[in-house]
Amino acid sequence: MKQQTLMGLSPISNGGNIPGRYSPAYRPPERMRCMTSSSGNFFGGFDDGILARAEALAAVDISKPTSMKPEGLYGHTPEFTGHNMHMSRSNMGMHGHPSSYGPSDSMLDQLTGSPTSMSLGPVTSMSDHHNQISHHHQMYNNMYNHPNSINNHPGFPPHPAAMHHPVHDTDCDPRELEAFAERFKQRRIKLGVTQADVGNALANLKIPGVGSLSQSTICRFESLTLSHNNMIALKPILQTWLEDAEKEARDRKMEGEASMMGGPLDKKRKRTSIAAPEKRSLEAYFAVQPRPSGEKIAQIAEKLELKKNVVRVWFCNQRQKQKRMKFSATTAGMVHH
DNA sequence: ATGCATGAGTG
DNA sequence: ACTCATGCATA
Repeated sequence: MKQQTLMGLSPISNGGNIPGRYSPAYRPPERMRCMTSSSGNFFGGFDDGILARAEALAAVDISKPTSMKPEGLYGHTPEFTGHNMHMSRSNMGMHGHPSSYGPSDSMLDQLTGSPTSMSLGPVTSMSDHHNQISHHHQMYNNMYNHPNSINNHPGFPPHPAAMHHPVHDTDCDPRELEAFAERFKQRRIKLGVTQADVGNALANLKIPGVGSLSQSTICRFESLTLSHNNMIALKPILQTWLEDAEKEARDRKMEGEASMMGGPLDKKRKRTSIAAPEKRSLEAYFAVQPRPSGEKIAQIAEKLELKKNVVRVWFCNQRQKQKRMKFSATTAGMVHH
């Protein structure tokens, strides 16, 4: 039942298989209140009164005509109605910051009211990533079983490249990854191939379970802005491609490919743009509580005049962001050998 | 290069 | 509802 993310399954089907998503009824991309509203002079430095100020700003914003609300982006944004409610701290659970925030949902109000209450004390938030390397044994043991990881294909005929043994030392060595990423980029450029080209070419490798990837992903791989896990999973595949490409380059010249993932090219989706003031508020909230409850998210969304979904996703992305390789303690420097 | 988003899988 | 891998759109 596990999915093989890297497989042609997701990337491709994504492009042309989901008709409903960007429905025809999507709101005409009226310039949302992006940076436009950040015109004036807001707080220059916010150390103490962040929240209050952010709130103040947000408050000012919401007083604007509702027609500027960024809602209705896609006409029928799929509602993320829950399925059930237990928290899943198990997976990355060892981050174990049992959000010792009172069961009460009044946090938002408290924050709004008294900036002093936002001591980062109980929140382990930003220090989460320190576990990446030091604890990655337990952590990744877990993660390597993750369905999204291309490392564990249940019933997949392992290709030498894709298979690449589980998770052992060398593969996990951040510096090895970093070195490879750098090497990869250089040689890729040497071959005169773009990131997008690489992504498409991957499908031609015919590696079971491996389809094409987007320019974004290749870019992120090169810049190490992927999770440690993701990096490790992608490495053997990209390595295979690189070797193939160089071999071929030796013989003849490059062969061009064609079809891109951009199939029908129907309704495009409009990217939501969260205005600076709102973003500041979100960051302020994130600082004190990176994992707000659904209710809190709703409150925040309301105050910032953003859709709840937008806020929810923002927090999700923010959390993911802190786990990326590049600036995580993993690669940062805690590697000492 | 990166911000916001989707969807699968999970608990 | 979350995490994780990944992508479209865009700066």
